[in-house]
Amino acid sequence: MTDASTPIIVGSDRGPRGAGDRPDNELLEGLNPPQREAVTYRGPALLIVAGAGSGKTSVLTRRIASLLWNREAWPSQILAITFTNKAAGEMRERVQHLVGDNAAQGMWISTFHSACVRILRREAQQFGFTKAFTIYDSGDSRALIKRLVKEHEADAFGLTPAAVQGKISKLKNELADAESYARSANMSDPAERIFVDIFADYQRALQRANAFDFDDLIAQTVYLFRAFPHVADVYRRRFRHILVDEYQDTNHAQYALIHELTQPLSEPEGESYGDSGMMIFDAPAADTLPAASLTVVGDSDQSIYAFRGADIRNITEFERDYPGAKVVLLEQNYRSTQNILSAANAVISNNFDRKDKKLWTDVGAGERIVGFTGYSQHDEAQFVADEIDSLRRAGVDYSQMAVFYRTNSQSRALEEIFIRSALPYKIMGGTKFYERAEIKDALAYLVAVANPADEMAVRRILNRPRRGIGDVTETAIARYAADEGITFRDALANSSVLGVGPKIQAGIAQLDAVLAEASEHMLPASGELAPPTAVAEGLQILLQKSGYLDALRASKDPQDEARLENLDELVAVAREFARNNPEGTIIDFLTEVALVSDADDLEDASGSVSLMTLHTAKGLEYDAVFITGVEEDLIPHRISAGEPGGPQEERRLFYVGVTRARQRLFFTLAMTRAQFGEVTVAMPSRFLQEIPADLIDWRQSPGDVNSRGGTQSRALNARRPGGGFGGSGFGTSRRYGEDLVPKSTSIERFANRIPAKVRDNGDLALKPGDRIRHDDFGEGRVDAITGEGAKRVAHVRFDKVGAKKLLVKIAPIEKIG
DNA sequence: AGAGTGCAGGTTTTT
DNA sequence: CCTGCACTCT
Repeated sequence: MTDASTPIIVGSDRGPRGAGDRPDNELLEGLNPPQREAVTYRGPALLIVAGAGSGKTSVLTRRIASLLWNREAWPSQILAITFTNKAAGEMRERVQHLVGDNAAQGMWISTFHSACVRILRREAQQFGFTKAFTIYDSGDSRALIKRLVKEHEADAFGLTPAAVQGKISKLKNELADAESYARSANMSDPAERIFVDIFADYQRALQRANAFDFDDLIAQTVYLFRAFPHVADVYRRRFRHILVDEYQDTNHAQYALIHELTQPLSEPEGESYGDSGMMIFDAPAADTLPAASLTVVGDSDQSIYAFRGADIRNITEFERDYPGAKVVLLEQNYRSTQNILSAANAVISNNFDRKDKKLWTDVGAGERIVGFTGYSQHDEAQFVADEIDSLRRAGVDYSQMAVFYRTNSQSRALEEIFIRSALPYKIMGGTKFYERAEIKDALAYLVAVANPADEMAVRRILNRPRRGIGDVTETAIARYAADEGITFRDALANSSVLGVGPKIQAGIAQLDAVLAEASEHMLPASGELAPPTAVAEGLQILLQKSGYLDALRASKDPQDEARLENLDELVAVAREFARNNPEGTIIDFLTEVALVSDADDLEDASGSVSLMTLHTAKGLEYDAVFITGVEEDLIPHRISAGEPGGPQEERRLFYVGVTRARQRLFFTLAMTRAQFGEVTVAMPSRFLQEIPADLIDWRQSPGDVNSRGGTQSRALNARRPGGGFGGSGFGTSRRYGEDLVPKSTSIERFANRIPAKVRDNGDLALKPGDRIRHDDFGEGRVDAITGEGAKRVAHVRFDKVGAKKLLVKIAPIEKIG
């Protein structure tokens, strides 16, 4: 837009532009006909079926911009839901870019969770919470559930904390509570009865702590709307245009929330809000207020969150739920080359029960997909590192490359090789900064200040740093609090009557004083605004005066230095927060911290290769993409095999990965993979067979690695710089001669045919003392045989390279003599 | 109360 | 393999 600063003047009849302007023309520039339709259609309900890379974000932002430009909506009447905070930030930026900063003021663009927190903070007092409520992350609720499972001795009935937590989460996503579940469950089963008890206790504990867990944020908002129609009406009046991205991954609770918001008013406007009667006289056109308009965007082929309750039917049955809904299909892809799209189409077409949809592009075939099979996961990682290196030399920026994997544990091998190769990389979501113990401790201090009702937080910091407070003292405090009818937090103020030793008394009194001082700093008395820096300063007061930092500094544990650094970083985060939110309170800070997700901290990834799970990759795109571990039992994951719809969801996940790539796509796998310290044999993923052979250029196909006398492992090559064997492990110089590395080979030989069988020595009989010959290591003598069946391992002392462990079943070995 | 040792168990994906 | 946990000892 040419004039980004033009504000919409509230209260003026005229728009920001003269009548002769045709802003829509600008907004529609460069869009294809269906995209235009998606921007300009007006009606109660619109479903945009947007294939991968079809420009849906662009369409969504322009649709919002067009509503604002045409004066069809005030910014405050718009509610846009995205999947991550990062996506929300980007969408806000793009809308601002289109209509100007001021014209975008007041829009709600956020995740479901953030939007619900905002609503709940405003309305909490309506149903027994305060606006200072805490948000429990999965770790917090697991800790609570663990305690309850113990109390109820539920483990005797096979109820593990993890199982209970999963079940509660699932039920909440279905909007069930303990009571409604009890009605449908088989209550003659004692395990069920105990589960119901735990569920009910858990919910009571949350209420008492003035806390919501993740699932509650949505479910309780729905409950609020249903129980208090006049509250729901406030938001129905306010949000006239609701837009939901990634609709295929919404669960039932989220669906219900949107449904509530798009209902007509429960009471004619102008009457009885808050029973004040204030609005009776100024409500023209009152009862004609129609339901809000709803726009949803999604692609059922990219639904990958069924495991956490996402219901694909929300999108497939949209037309039934919203009769008269308009449907627009976006099939033209603006991201990837045709080869990549052909592979994606080929794979996804194996899912039955889906509407046929084919992505297409007019940018041309592009490069072929590159395939590589490593001997081990390190071998695989080495290939990835080498290819990244040559892409970089060819001018591709590191930030435009990404490596995906199915499970987080796969990142380790990649990381090792990347460090050795001096490649800058960033692992998204792997680190879990906010799950570190010291960070959780620091946050618990803040929670203890912001929400003194949160007993879990106070208990957590009771003896951190060590104050000599153990179980006995903790129980004494709890009893005293119960006897006096005060909170656990307030009980700390009376340490002298607990009947504990003087040293412990002093410790409690000191904790109480620190919390009080920080409270004064961060929660100024009525009406006054805390300075923007209050949170960062309060945090420093807490960490300093509680002795937490001193304890770490005095520690001998080398890890504690890293902990100190992490706490420094947290303080820096608080400062940064103050900079971005001059009026942000401690509660705002805790909210932001509680709702950050893995995909949100992509910001500083510039200049680095991004490593992430396939799930985290959703919604992102890169010039070059590596999908690693393309093996059976990994993708599709073995656990998915037993779950209904599991393999299909895995296929969609793979599809999501493939469609992230713009120019270059790599599939890599390893023939053996070590997990739990054990080596297992991996089979190529079935998804590879679903891709037409001529799309993939196998640098080293699974057949090469398996067949006897085939290509030597790069990892093995790497071990012998200059020809000789380097001995144990990888050396620091991992150069290998170019001549040893098989570069591109003809498709005729290495077509995308996965051999039906891998190399298999069967039950090759070996016993200590036998001599064998190995394709790479030469001759040696068997020292011992361990393991069973397919995992039998031969411990061999080779004449030239020393001791090695080999998987008998697949190692390229034969018995001699 | 706290430190240290042994053991079992767990690794799918996450707001 | 590695971690987290429970139990024991000081």
